[in-house]
Amino acid sequence: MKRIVVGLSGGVDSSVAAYILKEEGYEVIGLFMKNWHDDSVTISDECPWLEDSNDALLVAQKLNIPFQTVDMSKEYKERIVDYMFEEYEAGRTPNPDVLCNREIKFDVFLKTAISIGADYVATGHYCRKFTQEVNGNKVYSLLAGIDVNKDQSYFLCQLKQEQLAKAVFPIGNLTKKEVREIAKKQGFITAEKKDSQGLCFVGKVRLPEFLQQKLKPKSGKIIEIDRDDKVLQKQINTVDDFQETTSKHHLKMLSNAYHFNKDNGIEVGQHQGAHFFTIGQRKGMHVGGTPLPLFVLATDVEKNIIYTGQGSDHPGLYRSGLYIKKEDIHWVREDLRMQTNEKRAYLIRIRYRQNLEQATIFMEEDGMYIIFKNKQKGITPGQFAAWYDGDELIGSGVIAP
RNA sequence: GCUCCGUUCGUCUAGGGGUUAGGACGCCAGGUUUUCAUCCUGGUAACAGGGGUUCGAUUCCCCUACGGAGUA
Repeated sequence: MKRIVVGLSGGVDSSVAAYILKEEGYEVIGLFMKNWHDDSVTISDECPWLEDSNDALLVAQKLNIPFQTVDMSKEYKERIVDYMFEEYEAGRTPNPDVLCNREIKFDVFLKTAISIGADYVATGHYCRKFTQEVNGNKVYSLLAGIDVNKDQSYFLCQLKQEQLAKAVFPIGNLTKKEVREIAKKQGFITAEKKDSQGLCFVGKVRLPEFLQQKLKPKSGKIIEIDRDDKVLQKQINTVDDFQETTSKHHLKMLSNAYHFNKDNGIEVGQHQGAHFFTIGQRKGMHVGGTPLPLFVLATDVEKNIIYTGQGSDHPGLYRSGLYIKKEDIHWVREDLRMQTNEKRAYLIRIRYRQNLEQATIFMEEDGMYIIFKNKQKGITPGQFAAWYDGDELIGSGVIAP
């Protein structure tokens, strides 16, 4: 009998995942990860992990499976929280939950599971795994969950083959509705529990306050950029003749971020630290009186300036492409890795729950250039771009500044 | 320092003797969302101050305080 460790989070999804594995005849062990202690930074008043671990315990009892709590807060702090601080400090916008899967759930946690004799680890992610043989080698595919609305494959976009090999996603073939129905039928305490939000393991936080543990506030200028600013004009002109040529120069022009300086616009207010803001953000600037809302177009943490534009359709919010440095490219499907000078069409998403967009990836010596069929809104350095072939996640990478 | 115009939610403004003083942006609160954001719904909040006229003034008139053009 195969032994499988399930990460019980105290939510419905992992509860049902454990139940399904039990039904399928695995020897199931439930492990609850406690990775965060400090509720002073979270918004909810309750003590979330205590209730969660209790719910997880109750579910384990109901299923009659062994249950244990493991504390990985040290690793979580070192690999996730510190990464967050570093990224924000550098002016990028990290995705800690993507890292959490790569570094915690499918690394520290996976190793712990293996050390207690597990053959696999299972989680309550809405995604599927598919195994096939290519040239005599096993190749694992990461597929989107059946429930397109809940698909969480994006969060696993940094997994390696070895990690995927040990992973099981029991609820990937179910919809959220079905999962809740199963939980209800089984009488799990988690059946009606609200979906968790915010940082995995930490919960909802007010980012600026959270970051101020480490990053000091300092006031700087908020600059408003006009819709027809010359910096934006440049790219528009480039796009027009893109059809004729795909030279390296054009790829760069299309995928570079806009670089404003303070003379491009006028000062409309003050902020308390450019690194607390992200591209596309609307709230938190305290600048009123404009006919249309102000959105962040770019931040400059060196000069501590944030550039904004009026209206959700401001051209500064849109770009045709993005660039990923060579060392930041990750292939889930290593066997599909692109060669230099190769170009390939994929579907790409640049944030969780965003539409998959048609794009062409141009592989160059220094990295990859992703050029979208339609301009994309809010392309943000530090976030992960993930490319899909149909519903299979093929690879991902960190968007470069 | 004589003459004319202006002062409305935090901001930009609509209105004009009886209005729940309207909107936008901001802010706040919910909702959606295992990142950050976005998005949706709702809420908060104002007639510069003092006198008149009037049944009634935020509106009309007269002063006081802060903002724009002319004569010695």
